[in-house]
Amino acid sequence: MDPQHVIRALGALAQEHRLAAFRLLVQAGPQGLAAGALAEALGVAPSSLSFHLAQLSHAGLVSQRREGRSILYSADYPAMTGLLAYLTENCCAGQDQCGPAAACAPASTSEERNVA
Amino acid sequence: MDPQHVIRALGALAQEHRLAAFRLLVQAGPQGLAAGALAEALGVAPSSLSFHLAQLSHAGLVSQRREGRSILYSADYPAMTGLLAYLTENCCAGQDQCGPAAACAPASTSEERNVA
DNA sequence: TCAACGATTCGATAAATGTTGAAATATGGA
DNA sequence: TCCATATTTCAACATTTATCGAATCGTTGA
Repeated sequence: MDPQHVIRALGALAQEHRLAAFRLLVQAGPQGLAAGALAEALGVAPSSLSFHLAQLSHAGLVSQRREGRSILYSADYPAMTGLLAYLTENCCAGQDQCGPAAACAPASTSEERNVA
Repeated sequence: MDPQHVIRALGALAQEHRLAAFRLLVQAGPQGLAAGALAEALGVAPSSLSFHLAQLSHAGLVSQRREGRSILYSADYPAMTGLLAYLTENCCAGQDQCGPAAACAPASTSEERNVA
């Protein structure tokens, strides 16, 4: 994982609404949530949230798919795991006593996902 | 760990020079590195680095102590561990299959440190 | 085809962030 | 005391980021 990518991911999470949105998506699982549902849950204008979701998407932390009129966003668990791994990579000066960051997999329907 | 604190920490790490500085400090261990040594290693103007170190310090990610003319900065491992814990807290919708983030302790002179 | 709905894109604007050089503060040694 | 070293603070500036409302783009169903 290259540093620029890590910085984008950290920057994407370092904002009140985006961190909250990401947490909701992580909890929502692979099915995800519609942009509108997120906007309402967070109390943010749709156009504002769209901007934030684009940031998260650009950082590779969320993915989107259309379903009817809605666009469903879902957390990208492998990306999250990769970010944690990078942060702990230097931990203990390379000696992996800390162990790698725990893999982050969705609780349900985990059978359809490969966390490489 | 409250969300505002988490955001400060993430924001502190979401910058090229600060992320690099923090990594160097994590690798340097509890003894830390002088501000000047960091500035030279990163190729950043001293006043610029001072600004960045203040951000990291305000986020609670590093601590400082004076030694002679130098000010030595060192990574705050418990803070790092707390940050990772927060990020994984929501993982798997609360079911801790992911396990908590691995504790991050310095490799050497670990006898003088309490990672609660 | 048309109207309603869900979401994004586009401008404009306000706020926060990063950089630099000069000046100020603190320490150590002659 | 005086000077050199190490670092921070300050002010100015350019850049990036966040917000909102209006306009636009897809999709659905009558």
